[in-house]
Amino acid sequence: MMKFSKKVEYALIALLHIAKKSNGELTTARELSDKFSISLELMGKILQSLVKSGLIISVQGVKGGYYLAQSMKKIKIYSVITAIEGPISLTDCIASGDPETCDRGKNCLIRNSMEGIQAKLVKLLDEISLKDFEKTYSTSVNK
Amino acid sequence: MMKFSKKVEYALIALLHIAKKSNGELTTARELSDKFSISLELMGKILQSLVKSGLIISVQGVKGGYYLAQSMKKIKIYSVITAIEGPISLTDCIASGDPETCDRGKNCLIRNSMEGIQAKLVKLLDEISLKDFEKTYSTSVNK
DNA sequence: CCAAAATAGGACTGGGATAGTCCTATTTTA
DNA sequence: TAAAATAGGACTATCCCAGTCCTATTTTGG
Ligand code: SF4
Ligand code: SF4
Repeated sequence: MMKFSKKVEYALIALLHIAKKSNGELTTARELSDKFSISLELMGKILQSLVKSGLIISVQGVKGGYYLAQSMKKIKIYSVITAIEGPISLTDCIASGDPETCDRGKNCLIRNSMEGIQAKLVKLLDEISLKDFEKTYSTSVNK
Repeated sequence: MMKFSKKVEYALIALLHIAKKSNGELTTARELSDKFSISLELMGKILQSLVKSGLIISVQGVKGGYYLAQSMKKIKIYSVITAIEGPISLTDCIASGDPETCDRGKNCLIRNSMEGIQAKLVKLLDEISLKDFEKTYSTSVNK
């Protein structure tokens, strides 16, 4: 449990790279694919998900590419995760919304607590932005 | 990403049930298996993991069973997770300890940040005890 | 107009992890 | 000594992740 999927990692890396560009400059999927050794197809899929969720904007055609749709401060990890994987849910019953789908049903001793934990987790992830990633990175580079 | 495994859920349910017993009273794997519709073998495996990690103590033989090795306050979710699944690691590089095992290697823009997030996550999980689970449960029952 | 470069996206696959099963051994009690 | 319990190795089915393959569409520039 509790692992970031590769797709989410790649999405974050891509977003940070895109964010480094100067105003108006586009980033292509191929550029990201080459620079970070991620297959072009996979990178493409990830970028498409980010477009659908409104985190980046795509420009089609030969001179096309992607650029950030929001400021780095506004893009939170939580948004990136949901963009790639849909809403997170710590348990099956939270995912389905129906406790009866589980064998434990009403006997479950942990369901309510799990919802509370999930809320805390979401809060944690919704307080960390791309900007924070950038800060951490440069801090580590400077030491 | 970010889902509790079934085993961890079952472990938490088992621990809470065990904790309800009065002093000295044992809980058997079969009892847990029956009450919560979890196969006996699986329940057994989970309990054995909890024993190995020192969260519960087992008594063998016909009158055997399990009881808590620590107070509810002292048993944190984080310990339960590591008991069942080993140390958590948000990324492969944290798991292996060696960034070079990953294709991104030193180019990775997020590794340092990921370590920071993992630390926050662990802190979150290490601040929630069985006692907190109990509170949440009774609160929800009383509404 | 058309070739090339880019995004968009459906369909499929291999491998690894999860959840669970099966079976046997050992300990302890009555 | 049978029965009830924990201990644990070996195996399996299923699902999901990561990645691949292939095709379509959009746009630019010669
Ligand atoms: S009801 Fe309990 S055991 Fe079932 S999915 Fe929800 S939290 Fe897990
Ligand atoms: S180096 Fe970066 S991409 Fe590779 S596993 Fe670590 S965080 Fe993920």
